[in-house]
Amino acid sequence: MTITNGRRNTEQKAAIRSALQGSPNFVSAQELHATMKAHGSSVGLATVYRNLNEMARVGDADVLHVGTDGQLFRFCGDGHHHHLLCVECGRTVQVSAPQEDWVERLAHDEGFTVLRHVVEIFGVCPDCQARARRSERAGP
Amino acid sequence: MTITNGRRNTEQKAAIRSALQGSPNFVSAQELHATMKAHGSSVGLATVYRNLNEMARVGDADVLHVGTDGQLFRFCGDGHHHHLLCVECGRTVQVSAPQEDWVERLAHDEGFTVLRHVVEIFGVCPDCQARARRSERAGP
DNA sequence: CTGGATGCAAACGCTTTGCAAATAG
DNA sequence: CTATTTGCAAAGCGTTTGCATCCAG
Repeated sequence: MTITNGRRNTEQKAAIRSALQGSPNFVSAQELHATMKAHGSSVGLATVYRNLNEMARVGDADVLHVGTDGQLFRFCGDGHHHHLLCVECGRTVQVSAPQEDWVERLAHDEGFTVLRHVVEIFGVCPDCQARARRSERAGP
Repeated sequence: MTITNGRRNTEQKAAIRSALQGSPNFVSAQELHATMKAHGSSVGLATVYRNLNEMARVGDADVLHVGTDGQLFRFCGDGHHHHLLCVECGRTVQVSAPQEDWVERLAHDEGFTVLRHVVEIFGVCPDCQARARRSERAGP
């Protein structure tokens, strides 16, 4: 495996990092690539993947796997939080993570050293609930 | 999309369900298919996928996305719990989920209706920690 | 009987990789 | 100058799907 180990600073590396930072929500590698392209950058898709993977590896990015759309990346700021994800429209809402000592405690009981944890909460957002009720009234 | 809607009871459907129930940990569709094959069953891989997806859809199976290995399925019993996953050896440990009112509370604050939630805790298990220390002493 | 379910293989979409050219340090 | 990184295109891999056949109800 040829690993992108991030020792050299290239402009595409900076562009990718910057583009990811500019994305408030999770984005797929392809979306990010498309966005960058639309903004004039000519980075290759493979390079986007390589750098995103490297960022995820060193902890500069969070990765979320959901559905069959492949993995979604998000720049990993210092603030730790989780996401609500609407299964209808795909909208995500960031929520602050309350006391999560139980994660450490639970893992410690098993002798595990926690590297990271992901909480995915799947549900239906207010808008989609309303839409569901509306079409329900109209007729299934 | 042709949906397997589970209206008819076939023996492969039963076999798949049974095989999944027999797996204590999360298994990939391919692993399950291989296992079944090894035990004499001749179910097709596509059928395994179709049924696993259907079970996930109706809530009879949990799905976990991790790494690039595709999705992992587990029979969804009544007891709700989460998993510790060792990033070194892939071993998973079930842990009971303590008070998770915060999930509901958090979602409710945003108007979300919670369908399900997944907690993935990634870490290093005791064995791998020991192994790491050993090879560290031997020389990096 | 009849429509849902299966098996096979081909199609798909996301991701990775081999290799030559470009380039940071 | 040399090792890393990039771009391109092709390969890889898990998953889905079209279609003819099969079978549960």
